[in-house]
Amino acid sequence: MTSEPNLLAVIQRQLGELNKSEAKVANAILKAPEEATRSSIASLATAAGVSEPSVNRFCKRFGATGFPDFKLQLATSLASGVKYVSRAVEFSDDINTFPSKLFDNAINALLTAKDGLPLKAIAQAVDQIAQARRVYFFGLGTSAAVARDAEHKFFRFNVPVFTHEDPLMQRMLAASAGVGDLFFFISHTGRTKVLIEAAEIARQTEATIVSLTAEGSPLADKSHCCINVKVEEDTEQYLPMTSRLVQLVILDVLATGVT
Amino acid sequence: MTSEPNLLAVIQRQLGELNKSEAKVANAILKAPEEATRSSIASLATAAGVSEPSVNRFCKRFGATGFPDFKLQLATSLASGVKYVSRAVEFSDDINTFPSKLFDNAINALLTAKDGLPLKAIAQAVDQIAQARRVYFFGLGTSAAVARDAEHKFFRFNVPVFTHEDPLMQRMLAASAGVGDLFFFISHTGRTKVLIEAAEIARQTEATIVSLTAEGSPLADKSHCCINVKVEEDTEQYLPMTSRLVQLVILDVLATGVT
DNA sequence: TGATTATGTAGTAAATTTACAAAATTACAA
DNA sequence: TTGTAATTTTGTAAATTTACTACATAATCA
Repeated sequence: MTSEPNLLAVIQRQLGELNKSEAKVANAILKAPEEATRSSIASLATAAGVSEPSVNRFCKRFGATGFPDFKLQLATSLASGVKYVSRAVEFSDDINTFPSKLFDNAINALLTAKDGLPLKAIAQAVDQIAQARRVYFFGLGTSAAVARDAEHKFFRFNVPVFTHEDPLMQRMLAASAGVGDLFFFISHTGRTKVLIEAAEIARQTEATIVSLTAEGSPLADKSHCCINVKVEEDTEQYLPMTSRLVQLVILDVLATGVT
Repeated sequence: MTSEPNLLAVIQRQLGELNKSEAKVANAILKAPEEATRSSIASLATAAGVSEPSVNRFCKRFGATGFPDFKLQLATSLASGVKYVSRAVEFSDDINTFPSKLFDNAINALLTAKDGLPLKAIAQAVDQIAQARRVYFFGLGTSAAVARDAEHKFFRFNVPVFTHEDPLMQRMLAASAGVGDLFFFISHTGRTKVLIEAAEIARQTEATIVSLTAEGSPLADKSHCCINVKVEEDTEQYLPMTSRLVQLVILDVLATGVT
């Protein structure tokens, strides 16, 4: 019972994989979730433009035993007070509305990340860090700040850690690495050229390479162990806001795991 | 949001004023609230040892339109009550349990922070940053990473920003500050000595001082504008984990506000 | 004992679910 | 392509479960 992901977030995520009538139901619910918890299966069916059994099947598809059970789950999801649908901050937003929107987005990102946590990769990374003689955290831009944070954290737990934001320094250290060295690359996209190059260089040594980045990215391919972060960043311009938070919490998880 | 008190508490309180069968229903619900939300009126009636209409009347007595509506209210009040309980990581936790606990704690911290957001301080800080000629982000330890992150973010939005982790450098810059300079201090406790000293020095100039720290702390006293972060600090050792996240999101809010 | 309130019974209405059939879609072969 | 079989999707209608109402009986109190 502990790990129940937010229902609306789950529906949102699965929207593409639904068939027509199920999608209609999904949209009707996402459009007015509070109302959905109060309405009967008949009225929701009408609102969505489908038949009652379609609504029922929709509910079962999402793990509920039936419509009442689904409503219950939906109600509890809504109770946390987070608006899971309204994500984008608009120009019409003022000081009273956009801060909580940003918080909601952040909370959402953590909820979804928690849902799809790559536990085995995390366990593996914990092992490798615990065994490492030295750990280097490398990141660039926003990820550099994350790396810096990781350094502080692990240092506290008596792990011999080093961070460098300078690509040149990163390459030099990568080149002269040996057994017992662990390189931990942090990147949202996994496509930052200089970071990939550093990983390539390190790969030619005996060092271990762990990365915290996007699945299937070039950087992930170069790693012995990759912790995938699934974060949907909607707006291109505000890109690293939420993924950063997820990365930080995952590093907290790793640090806790090492102790 | 209508501030509705916890339904279970209301029932508990009114226990004495209920007549026999209603009291039976009340006890049955208080005994197993979760189960009550999932059961039908018939099964709850049996569990309480009363008839179905008695249960129905009970529901109406507590403001619900009927049994389903009552269940809904019960479910929501249960959900909101449980959400805010943060969970400490114990030694018995293994890889399957503690990661989601840490995520839950992070989410909880953001939820609580979102509720008590100091909007007017944020608005003020946004104004001051927008008007500033130069912005310096100062922090130490974990907060240094936060400062670094802020630098990246604001730099992107064409705000002239600078960060320094070195206390000496911080003091020097503080001493030579003038009109249009804004010092943004980041500290979880607000009691880091060197940071307070830097703030004191800056205070003697024409510069503006903004801080993101704990309410009523020495650092807050030195600031023109202080953004308070309310984070419940359960575990001493893991302290900066959650507050850091809140700080980051607040800085996102500020950056968004400035644009 | 009469009035009032509380509780339950039984019937009714409503809502939900199931079973099944029609429609639509997809896959595959000519 | 085009037609046909298999599969999936969707709706209709009936069955079942659930919740509610009206009324009758029991309990309580003056």
